[in-house]
Amino acid sequence: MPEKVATRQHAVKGGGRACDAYSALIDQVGRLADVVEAIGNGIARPTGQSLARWQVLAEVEHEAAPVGAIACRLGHTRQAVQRVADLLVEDELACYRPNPAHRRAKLLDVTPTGRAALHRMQAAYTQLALRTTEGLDPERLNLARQTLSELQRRLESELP
Amino acid sequence: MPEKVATRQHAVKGGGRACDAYSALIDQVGRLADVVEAIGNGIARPTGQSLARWQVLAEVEHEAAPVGAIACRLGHTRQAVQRVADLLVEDELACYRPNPAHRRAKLLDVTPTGRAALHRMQAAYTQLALRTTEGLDPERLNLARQTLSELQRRLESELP
DNA sequence: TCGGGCATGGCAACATGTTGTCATGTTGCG
DNA sequence: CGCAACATGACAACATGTTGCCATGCCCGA
Repeated sequence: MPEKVATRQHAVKGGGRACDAYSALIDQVGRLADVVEAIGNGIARPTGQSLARWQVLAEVEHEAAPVGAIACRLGHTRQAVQRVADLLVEDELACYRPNPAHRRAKLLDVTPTGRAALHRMQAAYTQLALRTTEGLDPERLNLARQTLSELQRRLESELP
Repeated sequence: MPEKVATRQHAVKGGGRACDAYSALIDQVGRLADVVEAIGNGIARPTGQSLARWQVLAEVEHEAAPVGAIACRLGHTRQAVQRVADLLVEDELACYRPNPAHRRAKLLDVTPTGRAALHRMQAAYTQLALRTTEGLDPERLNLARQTLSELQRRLESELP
């Protein structure tokens, strides 16, 4: 997000074009991510859910899993997922089952109610995806994805 | 973010490739945005700041502005920016100045201390941008940006 | 000039996520 | 087996952002 920050008035003197294009792209990524989040919440809201809950629920759609594993797959902390999972259980969209392998690490599982909610949201998502990609060149989308992937790789190597 | 959700097990039957490529791209956007945020916070931390504060501070680097205007430019709510601005003032990186045009809407302005912090962060950002874009084709970055921009346009038209 | 509409700021509740700490199960190795 | 690492869950504090509400300052038109 530093984009707006360092970009606008800091055209990199000696860096040349790639650097400017980079800042603009990072900027765009941030904006799109915001919109995507809003869209996701918009899809989940009619079902009384949110993007965060949807994501957690979806992770156990096909197989119950302990909270820690879900957190790992989603790239969040255990605690963040634990809180959301507890809320899902409270709303009876999911439930905890005993884990034969670990007494402490209960398995989060979807309930029929949860599955119904999930299907409603996934249907809405698919419809939106179809509308959104209408007339778009798949190759262009793939190229963009590869570009972003390369940036992610490079940036991750800069992280602690 | 619904990507992981609706994508993996929901290969859109009649939608064809664009739809799958779309889901994968949206997924990638989310992951990159997370990394960018982490990188931004990493750059700000040594200065005792954070990405949120940096962004607000940067918005008034060249001209003091009322909180509402900053919020608008950043695409956040007044309240969110107000809280951060108050923290910046508390830390003496910024200060409120009387607004000749509006007695209530004080102008947020950078202090010399704030300007120094800003410059340190911007320098780090620029260095990182140079490293990250090394050997990348600017045209490819621009193409990706345009693709994301198009998606943003389409998705925004689906918002309330 | 008065009054309504709008912008602004302050407050509170909430959602989401992180970091840190602690106690307690689990596991695996000597 | 027993103990030291490790995983897990529970709690608390904090950061960031949203929504809703209310009071007050500002502007413009009747």
